[in-house]
Amino acid sequence: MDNKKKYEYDYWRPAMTVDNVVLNFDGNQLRMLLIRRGDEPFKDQWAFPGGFLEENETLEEAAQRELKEETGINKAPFIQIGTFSRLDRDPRGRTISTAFLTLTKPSENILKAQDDAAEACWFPVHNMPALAFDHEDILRKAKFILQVLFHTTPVPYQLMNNIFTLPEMQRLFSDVFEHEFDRRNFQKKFISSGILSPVANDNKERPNAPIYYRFNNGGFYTYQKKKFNIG
Amino acid sequence: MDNKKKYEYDYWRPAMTVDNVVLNFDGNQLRMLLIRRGDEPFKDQWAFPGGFLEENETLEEAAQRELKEETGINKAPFIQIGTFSRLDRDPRGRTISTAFLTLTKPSENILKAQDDAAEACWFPVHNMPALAFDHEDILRKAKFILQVLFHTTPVPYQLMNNIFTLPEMQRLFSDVFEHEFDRRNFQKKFISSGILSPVANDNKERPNAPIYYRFNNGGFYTYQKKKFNIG
DNA sequence: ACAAAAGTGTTTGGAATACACCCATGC
DNA sequence: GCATGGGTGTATTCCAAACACTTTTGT
Repeated sequence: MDNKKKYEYDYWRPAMTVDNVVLNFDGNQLRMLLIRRGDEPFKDQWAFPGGFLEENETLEEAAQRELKEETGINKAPFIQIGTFSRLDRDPRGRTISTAFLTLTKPSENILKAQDDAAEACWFPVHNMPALAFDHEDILRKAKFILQVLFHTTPVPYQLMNNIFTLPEMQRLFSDVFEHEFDRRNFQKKFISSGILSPVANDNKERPNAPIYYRFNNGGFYTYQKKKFNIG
Repeated sequence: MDNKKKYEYDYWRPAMTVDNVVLNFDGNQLRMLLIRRGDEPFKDQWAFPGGFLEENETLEEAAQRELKEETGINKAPFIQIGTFSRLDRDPRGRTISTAFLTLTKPSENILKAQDDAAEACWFPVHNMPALAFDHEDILRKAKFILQVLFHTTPVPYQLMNNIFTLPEMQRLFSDVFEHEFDRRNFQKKFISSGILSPVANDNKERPNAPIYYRFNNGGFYTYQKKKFNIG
């Protein structure tokens, strides 16, 4: 971190950065975390939080560190989205960035008070502002991967609290697949699948109160095994 | 490429490399291309072909260039597998590698005569030798992504000739999913899906001769649209 | 009163699964 | 003649899709 120190190599090397696509579902809308850039390039534009890789860390560790530094959220990234290397993606020079997807639960949406100039904000996935760098590319790929993950992994349950209602879950799926599902079929499908277990209704029974469910890990894997056979 | 020239940066940078997982299906087995390393580290061990990123190219372009240089195969990579950054993955120092998946057709399996010391060879995916570096990690992730691609994209048809038989296609699926499918159900599924069109039997009709099909792009997309609804 | 949100059940069609036999070829 | 590989059909089961009404709460 010494500004005077120079690093010298026999061959050209690119600068390596990481970016975080952080998801949060507030029970109503799926949202992504953006920060408003305080410096050039792209000053005042919105971007995914990220920064430069350091010498003693993997890309995954760098992503987690940068996220914590910039937003106070301390959560390991879930999966790689991809690595972006367009020659002109950063006007400062040749940088290559690996983007990660991080999933947070509603209870984890607390943003630390902005200590650096950067302003952080959640944006609904279907109402995103213009993004800096090639972050539109990252966004596109993130959305696609999210759909694949929703098909094949228990990712949805890492975006909701441990206890959730089916209408809530359906709103999450609608946001991810950009499609409105039939409420009755949606509920039937997931209840019959064995993926969800109803939670004993705490106390007062209001007739039409939403029923809470929790994710059933064992049920999920037997369900996936059945489903993941032929292509 | 001047050995004397030094590159100097204000901050530390990693060396960036690319690796290619090249697939070929010979009608019977799915195979991957490996080269035997001629130099340390991991001298004489098998590895995926790859090399260092250069200044004026994207990762995708570097992957294609390296593949051509090392094997004579000139084919653009199809998709990224991931970026691998373990601190100890290369004993020479800190390198980060992005791996790509490349699909070739049976007719494209000609390896150029080895002009560098490297020896290149196709290995059946289920009979791979020990690999150099962290290439076992790359292999694992490549196999997983291939399964996802087989579920959602026309990748299988980029691994077969334009005209193919259903038993051939079934062997390909068996290799990818490591599962034996029922021949009758497999055929029924794909014939009824509209993805495949039978090819007019050229001339002589032998009673039990295999029937040739070709991939039907339009049929594929209407099929996917139906299938890709709920999770 | 009315709109909004959540609960519930039935029917129908299509796809996945399971399963057996015939024909031709090569050894 | 036997093993191998390829073609074909039927019955069942399960899941997906379509579809309407009631209750409660809040305005």
